[in-house]
Amino acid sequence: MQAAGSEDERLDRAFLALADPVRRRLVARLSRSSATVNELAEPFELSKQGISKHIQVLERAGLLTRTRDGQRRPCHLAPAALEELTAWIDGYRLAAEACYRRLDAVLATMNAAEEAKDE
Amino acid sequence: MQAAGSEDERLDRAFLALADPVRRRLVARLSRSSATVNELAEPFELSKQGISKHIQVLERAGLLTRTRDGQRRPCHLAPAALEELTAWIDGYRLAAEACYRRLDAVLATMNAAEEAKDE
DNA sequence: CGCTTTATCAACCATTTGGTTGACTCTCTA
DNA sequence: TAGAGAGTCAACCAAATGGTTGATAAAGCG
Repeated sequence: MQAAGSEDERLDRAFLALADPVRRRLVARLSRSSATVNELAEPFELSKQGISKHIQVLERAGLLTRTRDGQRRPCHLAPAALEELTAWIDGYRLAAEACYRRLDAVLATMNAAEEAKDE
Repeated sequence: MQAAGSEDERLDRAFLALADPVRRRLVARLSRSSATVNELAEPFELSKQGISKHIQVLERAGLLTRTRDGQRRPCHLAPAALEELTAWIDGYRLAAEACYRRLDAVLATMNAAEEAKDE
């Protein structure tokens, strides 16, 4: 299952969700195991409502899913959504690195030509 | 060279910088080659000042660097900063996937025990 | 049925973001 | 030196974030 909206909107929400140290700590915690809101809120000095809001941000971004277990609503990290982000970043990172390698090759060629001329 | 501040602050700025479709388009454009502010602004309907602000956000996040070339101030993508982001995400994504695999193994064991009991 | 636990909703407030316009700096060039 | 081009700074505004508190729902327990 995937968060709603266009790719742009999904990436907006996902990157925005990660642009906060509290939410990143929540992701880190959930990468070890699923957890409830109260369990997630415990290490923080924020109110439970505040944590609940952060969790909703992560959920709207598709970075976590929630199930029902009696009174509890455990949160589970969604690795596929994280993978979509790394795929986006890596596409452009690799393109840029390739671009710089081409530039280096051109500069090397020019230097070689320059030295040849000096001889 | 790396953006200033703690790791948290750097990740805040970097993820926030990517949480905007305009800035992601700038990153995509710069992954093909370096470019000036005017070149970057051309495909957008925003004012040049608006684009300049977006570029400053990316620069403060360490995602691009700028050089001086006469009147121009070309922008260059910084692949190392992008790599830091994918490394952060992948660390937790892989942990979560490993966690789910362990859970699957436990559930499989329980199912096997259950079926053995039913016989 | 009442009480506790878990969690969300609603209203509110301070701060930040994203956009504009206008004035300004800096650099090259005629 | 005067002017044009590239880009930034400053002030302003509308909208969204991040946090709070108080009231509310929904599920389990005595």
